[in-house]
Amino acid sequence: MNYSEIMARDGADPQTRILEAARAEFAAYGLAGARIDRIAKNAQASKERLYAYYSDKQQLFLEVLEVNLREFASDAVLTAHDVPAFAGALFDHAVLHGDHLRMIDWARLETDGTWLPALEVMLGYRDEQVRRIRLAQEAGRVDAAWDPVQLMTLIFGIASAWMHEPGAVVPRGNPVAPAVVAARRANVVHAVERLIAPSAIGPIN
Amino acid sequence: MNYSEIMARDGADPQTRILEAARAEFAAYGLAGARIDRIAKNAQASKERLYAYYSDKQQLFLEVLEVNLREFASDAVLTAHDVPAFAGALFDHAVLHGDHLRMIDWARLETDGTWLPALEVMLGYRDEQVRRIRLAQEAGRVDAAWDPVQLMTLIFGIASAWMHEPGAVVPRGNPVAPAVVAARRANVVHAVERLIAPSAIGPIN
DNA sequence: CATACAAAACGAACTAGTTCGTTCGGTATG
DNA sequence: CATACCGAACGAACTAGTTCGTTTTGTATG
Repeated sequence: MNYSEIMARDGADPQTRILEAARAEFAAYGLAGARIDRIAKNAQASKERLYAYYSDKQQLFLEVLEVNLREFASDAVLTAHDVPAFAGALFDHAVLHGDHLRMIDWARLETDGTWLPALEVMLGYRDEQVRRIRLAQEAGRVDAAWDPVQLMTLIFGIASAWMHEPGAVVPRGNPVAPAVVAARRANVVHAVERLIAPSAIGPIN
Repeated sequence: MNYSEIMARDGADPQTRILEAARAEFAAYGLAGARIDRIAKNAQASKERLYAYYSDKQQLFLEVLEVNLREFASDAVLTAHDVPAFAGALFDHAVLHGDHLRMIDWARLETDGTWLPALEVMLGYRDEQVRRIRLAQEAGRVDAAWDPVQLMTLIFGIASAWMHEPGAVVPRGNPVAPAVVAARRANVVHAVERLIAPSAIGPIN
């Protein structure tokens, strides 16, 4: 029982219920695999209402994507120059809201770049984090040899490594043991600590 | 003009042409988005032949996936204890054969774990690389504090960070400049160098 | 070389099922 | 009454998979 299902069940606007049901549906099946009838049914709403609020399937998908990205951007932020902690927060968010990562993957795979309004959210978020990495470099907590954009992307890749791993299938079937998750998190944080350690080896380029 | 298109065009078995057309189709559109008619057309073959060789859409998808994974497994291998070079090879393969990465992502998102034969290929590959990482640790070239499986996954995440980055859309539209790719590669290799440096900070757990 | 034959392949039509998006009658609520 | 909503049905387009008659290709035989 996740947040979306709770929101979709009890007494909220039909529009909200539809959006929440669409979140679960699109995250699970993607744009091509999602079924409008299933969204309406799970939202306990009629298709007539769905199309009264959203023009078509793709627009609803983009709406869901943007909501997800906004939540993501407001959740995992770099604070107080603590870059390893930021990586840990990214990891936690990915574990807790795996749907957000899935939606990003769906969008990357299924769209031909026509999700600009949602992408803007993500780019703005990234630029802000990059800015803070730069501050951390000036404060001497991150090796100045790194290009901040490159480092940011690497941190993203590290934090989401376990979600993009080929064997990461059947997420609903068998949940990962908490102890295993904790070990992965520790390794992620530690990896970033090693990455940013000032003058560990030398300049990059 | 990639390898698949070349194979699919000139005089090869219809079965081979179909498989190669299916590779391009599934990598581009996934299982749900792929169109059987389009595969047959691009293979210059008939649907009757397609269903003579492959039982149904999903089986063809899994066939394509397995072929991709085998190529991947035979291409990017860890040799001579040189783990950073291995990361570079992974990155190169991801750049050159982006379709392989896309297929893995499609399979992870679109299947409910029923792609075991193909997954076995990947798990066997991973175990072999993990074994070699362990050897590199015994040789003192990789910090022994790392759990090899954890490290392997982190290296994967780092090497494919730029492909899984949210902004990595429209791959066919605007190709990335070679200089940019080279810079990313250098950063990937350097990141792994920092990761594995013996006793850089201390034990992990 | 010419004929006969079988397997492989093609092409086009067809079936059966799915799915998006629309429409419409009915109900409640303000 | 008007608005919001539901449930059910509808239509049109699409799609996986099948069928079937025809054509090509390879091979064996006389």
